[in-house]
Amino acid sequence: MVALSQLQIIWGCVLAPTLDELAALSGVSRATVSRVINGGPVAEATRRRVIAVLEQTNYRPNVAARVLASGRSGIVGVVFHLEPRLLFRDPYFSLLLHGVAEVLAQETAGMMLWLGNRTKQETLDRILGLRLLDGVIVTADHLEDPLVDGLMASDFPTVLVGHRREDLTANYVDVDNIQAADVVTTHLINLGRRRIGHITGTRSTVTAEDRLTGYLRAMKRAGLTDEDLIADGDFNRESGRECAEVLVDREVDAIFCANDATAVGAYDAIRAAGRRIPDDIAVAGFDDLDLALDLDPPLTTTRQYIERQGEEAARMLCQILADPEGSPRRSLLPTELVIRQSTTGGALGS
Amino acid sequence: MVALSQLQIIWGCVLAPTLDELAALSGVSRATVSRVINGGPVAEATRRRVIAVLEQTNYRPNVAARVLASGRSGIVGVVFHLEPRLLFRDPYFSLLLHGVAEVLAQETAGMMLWLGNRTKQETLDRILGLRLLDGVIVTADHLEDPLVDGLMASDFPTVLVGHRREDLTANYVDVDNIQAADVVTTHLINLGRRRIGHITGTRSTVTAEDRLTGYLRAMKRAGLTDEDLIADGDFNRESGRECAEVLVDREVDAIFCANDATAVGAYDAIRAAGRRIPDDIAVAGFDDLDLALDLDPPLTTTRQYIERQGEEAARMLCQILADPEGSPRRSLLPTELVIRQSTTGGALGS
DNA sequence: TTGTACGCGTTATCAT
DNA sequence: ATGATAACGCGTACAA
Repeated sequence: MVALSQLQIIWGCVLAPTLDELAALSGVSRATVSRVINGGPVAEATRRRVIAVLEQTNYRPNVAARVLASGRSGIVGVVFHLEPRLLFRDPYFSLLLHGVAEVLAQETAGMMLWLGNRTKQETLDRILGLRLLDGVIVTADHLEDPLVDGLMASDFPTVLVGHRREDLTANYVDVDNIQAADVVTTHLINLGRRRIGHITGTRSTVTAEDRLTGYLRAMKRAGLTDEDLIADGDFNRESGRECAEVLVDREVDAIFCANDATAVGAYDAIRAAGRRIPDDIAVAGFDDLDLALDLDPPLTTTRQYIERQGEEAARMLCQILADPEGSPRRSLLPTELVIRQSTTGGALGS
Repeated sequence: MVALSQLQIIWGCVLAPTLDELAALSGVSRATVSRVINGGPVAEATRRRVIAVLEQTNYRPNVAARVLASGRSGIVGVVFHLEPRLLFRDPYFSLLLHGVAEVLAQETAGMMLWLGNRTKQETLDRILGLRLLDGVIVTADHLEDPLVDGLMASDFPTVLVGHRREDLTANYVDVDNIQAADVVTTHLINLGRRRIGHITGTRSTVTAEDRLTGYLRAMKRAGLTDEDLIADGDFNRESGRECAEVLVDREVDAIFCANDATAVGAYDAIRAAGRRIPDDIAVAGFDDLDLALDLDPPLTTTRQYIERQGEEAARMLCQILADPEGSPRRSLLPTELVIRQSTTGGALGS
């Protein structure tokens, strides 16, 4: 047992102390110090002695050594493997990341971020090859996704944000896009609209397909199905504008857009064509981003608590790491139709 | 030397091969395999034999073991330690991250992301305590910043994005905010504006102070200084609106906003007060985000190539890691005044 | 309850 | 040019 002053001199702030050094300071063996840190059986008296030293040195375990010995780092991966333009022009991923980071900051030692700068196959190789991460959170947007396939095939602890129907054993956080799209489409039908167009999201993504499915389900139920009312968009403003131009020409009286960014483009096109919202054409989006409220008129849309999905995914991964056994964990978070003037304003408003 | 088929059977895709196993397969020692991988002196014939095995097994070194032995992981930290609302409501950081990720993806094994979920002191402790990162890229916005102070005090390889004048030994990427603010203010003066207001950014940040300094310099030179024309904002739309309301009351004929988000708020307030842009009040922003072009009228602003700053910072860090010696590296990137109708449109336009 | 000793997979320093 | 062998710092059986 050495006095604090001496201890400061020995290590200062420069050299990080090791278990061996802490052991020497507390007069016990390295194994005992390790047990104190990791919660092994230690006599109360010695534990207190060790803890005192621990605090004085503000000891941090060497992650590399810990991984080598035990296989666990406390570090998790977060994979947003998407086109950069999609990743950064829509607040969706920022919100998701925010939620994830919030929870992980409390529960883990750190977060490695993987973006779409490499092929999915290469990203997969690296993540598994590193043998450093305890688990990953991955956005699973695409129908075809070798990265998700690879993770599912391995037994690497994984939580998906979004999922495909064939991911049977996956742990995931998702929302019911089909149901939500059905609800908003039905809302438009109930308002008396009949020629309801849909601008889809990127067609290779799960969310785009699901929202389309929900739209079709509601339209079919009302006997309104018409293939001409569907335009393939890309989840962004530009495609929203282009698709809306087409739909305006086809004389729709409402448009359900696959997300809010698309709806902004639809506003542009509808305005440019000299039509009024919602009097001539009602518009609905999806996400309920901040901008939905700023639009004129404010946008009817489906709120999906993106940040909370991130939090939930992070929490789920932590649970899996704490208790790897058990059946797949699944969390279907609620959505909420937020009705604003873009569908109910104007003369035709209900 | 073992045939490929046998090799597959031995490890399948499940177990990651180790140096020892590769050595056994190629009929050389572990040390030689290591030399092949890390570029040591190896006879050409044996090198080829080893490389063949390397490719067949798609071997990935164990990062933890490598760190323990050599101290280098190939992983760098990226620290955006800011209020979450600032971090995610302005595309600035997304663009920066994009640039950083692009370069790091090619040069390094990975990227750990640190956001403002903990105190700066704690973030600093963790980063240094991990002993896993080769270096960090840090946004250095604040005048008072224990995180940056701590990194400067240590000899940990660090690149700052933005810097303070007292960071004498720092490696940094920055733009000349003072000069850029001077230029835009002078632009307004040259247009004949006399009561030119300034909405500052968050006053504890370097960029806010520097842009204010540049504004004051230009105003002083023109003999126009007036303390009443300065309103303290917060780099966001809301504060832009509030500050612009005040400035409109004080009968400014122009407003230089500390960033584009602030300018959007200023537009709101000016419109609400029934004034025209730029006829009654000219407006200029800073950043040249996409939205600057979408505003009506399009916003005069200073373009600062944010993404390129991220790329440059990443490149600089890689250089430092490759060659730790040498004087501090500094990179002052150019800015460009982009003149649009928010200053030169309307009847008064030059 | 506590200590000893080995192993994790690599790099690096020696001999050879 | 190559091969032993010793670190690197930690966790953990096993022995005491």
